[in-house]
Amino acid sequence: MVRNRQLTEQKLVEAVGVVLEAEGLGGLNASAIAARAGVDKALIYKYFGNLETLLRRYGEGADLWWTAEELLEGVAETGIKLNRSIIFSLVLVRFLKSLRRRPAARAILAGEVIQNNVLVDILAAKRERETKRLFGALTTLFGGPLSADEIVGLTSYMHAITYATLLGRGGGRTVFGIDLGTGELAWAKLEAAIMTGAKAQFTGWRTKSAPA
Amino acid sequence: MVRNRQLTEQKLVEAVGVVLEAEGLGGLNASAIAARAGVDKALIYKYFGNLETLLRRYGEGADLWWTAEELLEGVAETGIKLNRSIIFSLVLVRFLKSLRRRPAARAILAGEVIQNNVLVDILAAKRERETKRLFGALTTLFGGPLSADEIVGLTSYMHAITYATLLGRGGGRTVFGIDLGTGELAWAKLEAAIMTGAKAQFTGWRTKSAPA
DNA sequence: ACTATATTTCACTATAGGGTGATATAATTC
DNA sequence: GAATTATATCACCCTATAGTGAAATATAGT
Repeated sequence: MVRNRQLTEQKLVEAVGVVLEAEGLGGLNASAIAARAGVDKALIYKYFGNLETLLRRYGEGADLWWTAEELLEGVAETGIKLNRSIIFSLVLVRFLKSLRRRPAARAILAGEVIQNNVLVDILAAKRERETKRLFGALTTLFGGPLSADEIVGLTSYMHAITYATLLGRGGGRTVFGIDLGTGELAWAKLEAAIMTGAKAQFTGWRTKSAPA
Repeated sequence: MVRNRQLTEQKLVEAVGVVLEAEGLGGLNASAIAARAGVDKALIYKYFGNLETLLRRYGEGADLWWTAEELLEGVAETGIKLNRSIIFSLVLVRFLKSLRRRPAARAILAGEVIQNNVLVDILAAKRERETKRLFGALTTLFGGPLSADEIVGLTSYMHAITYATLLGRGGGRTVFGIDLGTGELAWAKLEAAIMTGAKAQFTGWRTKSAPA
């Protein structure tokens, strides 16, 4: 067998992501990671000291969470005069898509409510930072701060979407009356359902803050 | 020591609730339950066959979830003509309170997103049944079915509240910018925040469905 | 080719958890 | 009060997982 420490370390770090997505945070143990990487688990302790350090290395390098730019891409540049309602809805749909695209994030979020872990901490930090940046960017975009209603509403919908996504992860459980275990169509339905609700809410606000 | 099988079984069943609330679904193991009950863990297998049966016995007896009547208590009897917006807000606040009052429910909900378990199944069944009954009762109350917007909105807020409650369970994490680990005041703030958001949303709907 | 070193594997320890069979002891029956 | 039975404990098996030290082996330098 070829011997190359750097490559082996990399294989281990990558295996963390694979196991995490396949087995969830609960199944993320030294043996599983080493097996996936095709090396002996002793190497985890030789090269990283302990399991936690390996997880941290993975967590810091991986694309675990959205960025404010990702959710707002192209919004400022558009010539069309966008109203708040449309932007909020757009952000929420992109938020949902960003979770769909990141199985590792879903696995960690699921673990967050039940166990603490380096990855949970890392993701929480990224999330807090980007949420602040998102709200900052929206403030700039609107030329003034969001109202309390808007902040609570946006946060609520983000939580609802997150929770729905996590419940759907296991499969079998219905969310908004939709069984998310059954594939593409189900996700499209969930997206539509959330858009419907979000639009209704944001339209209500717009009506309040700028009654036609 | 006094010997009484019935009493011992009861002590074990009660210990399930105590351990669940103290340690969470993850810490709910035979040794911990037996220790809490003050008996040998072998008795779990002698009297219940296996751990799962003991958990089921607890889950079926315990007050794990709200009922439709609990969330709607007194609403139909009121002489005041209540509008949909007020009733929805009331239901959501009672929903939050019902979760606060049931630490065991929170512990199981937290476990739901990461592991399967008899208690998870039992709670899911109770939840599905009562949610249907709640929507049925609201339909009767309003003299007609809820709109799609209303169903999605109500469900969204319930999910948001649930998720917020679960994140608050661990402590340290902030929810809606509020640290729920710090006691009574924090919960009151969360309640107020949710009311604010919910009212804004439901007012929006009312405006749409019955524009003044 | 020989040696030194870095890389890797193997066999092991220790702890925790679900579960079981033999044994001890309290309560009941005669 | 002795024998029987129900109740409870103890010591154990088995599996999984974090972690370790000694031995094996590929690679690099000479």
